[in-house]
Amino acid sequence: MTRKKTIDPELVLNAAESVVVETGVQNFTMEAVAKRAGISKGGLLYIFPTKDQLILAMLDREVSRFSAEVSLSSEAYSGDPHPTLRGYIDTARSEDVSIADKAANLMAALIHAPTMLEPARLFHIKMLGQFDSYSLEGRRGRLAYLAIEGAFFLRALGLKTMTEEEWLELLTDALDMYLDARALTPNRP
Amino acid sequence: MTRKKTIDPELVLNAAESVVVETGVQNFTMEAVAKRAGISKGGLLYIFPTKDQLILAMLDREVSRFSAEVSLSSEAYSGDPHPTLRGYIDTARSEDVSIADKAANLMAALIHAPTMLEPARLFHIKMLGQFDSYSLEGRRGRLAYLAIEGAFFLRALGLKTMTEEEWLELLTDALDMYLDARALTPNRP
DNA sequence: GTCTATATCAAGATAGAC
DNA sequence: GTCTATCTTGATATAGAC
Repeated sequence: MTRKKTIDPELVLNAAESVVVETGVQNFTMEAVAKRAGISKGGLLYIFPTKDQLILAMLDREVSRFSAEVSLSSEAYSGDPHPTLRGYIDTARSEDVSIADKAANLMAALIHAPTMLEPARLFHIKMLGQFDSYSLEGRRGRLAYLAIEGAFFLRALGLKTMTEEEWLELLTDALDMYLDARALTPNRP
Repeated sequence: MTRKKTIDPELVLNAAESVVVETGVQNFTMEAVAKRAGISKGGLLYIFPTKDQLILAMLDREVSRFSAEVSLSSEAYSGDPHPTLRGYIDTARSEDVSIADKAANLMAALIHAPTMLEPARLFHIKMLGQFDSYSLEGRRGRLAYLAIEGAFFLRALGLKTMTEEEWLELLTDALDMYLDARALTPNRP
């Protein structure tokens, strides 16, 4: 095992995430990230030439990871009118703890250009695109999705402390509401 | 009508809000606020000694205003198990345009100390406190509230563009879902 | 009470050594 | 490719005049 000579961007992203999560957005500086990653500020700026690019990479990695999990979980629900919603709920159920991490990334990104939120924007557009307004199941599915997002944001922004039990109860409620509506929806032609 | 000699804090808050909403959080500086308010930087710092205190005042005013409207609207629903939810939905319906304003305040506050979100935190605790988990109406009421919050955040953060029609449709859906559940809930003893 | 002018500070970015 | 040292900028906050 030879001594490492090149900086691994993944490790830098991990360090950046730690800094945000553990010390807050205020202390999320390039210097702090470099220190945490055990590299110099110059070395960090060689990998990510600007702070914006670092934030974008953080956000992108997080969204990709979550998105992939949702896709994977959705496969089990090909019979459902909204497999992605089902996969999303299952993924949210298994994510629990890492919610704070993602939230921190999001907040860090918010401070800078809004265009940086593009990855997250695309995800939500895809999610909301699956619901139509012309069936009860579509409308209630959308409500279920938005309720989970609402709880996520309230929790992420520190506006509502929520125990693990409360979080799971909410996910169950959302799923139940959707399933109730689905049961009432007649089969399509 | 005499020439004004003292600075009106309300006008300063208006100016601060304009700056955030129109030019974005990045350009939300004390200097920009002072310029917009037509006063000097020194004068501004006499009224609000730190930027944090200015942000807190902005947020506080916004939450108070919204909260008061909710209370007022709620009075019409004393027969409902969740009058505050009903008032909240009505208020959200009439707010529409000013959503961006409040969101901007929120985001500006987020950048700084999380303790600053206290006014908003209290509001959400009060709202969520009215729902119990032991009745369908309580659980669905909570979902309705969270769905509206979710849509609000997605919209506020620029993660989902939403037309006025879509917004109203969502509010209608949330209300309908709650009312459906209420209709199914047997009268309490 | 409000203004002008200035001090202070920290962060992102750069240049050049190794 | 990575480091050290430095530059530039822009923002908050202060000091003292009016």
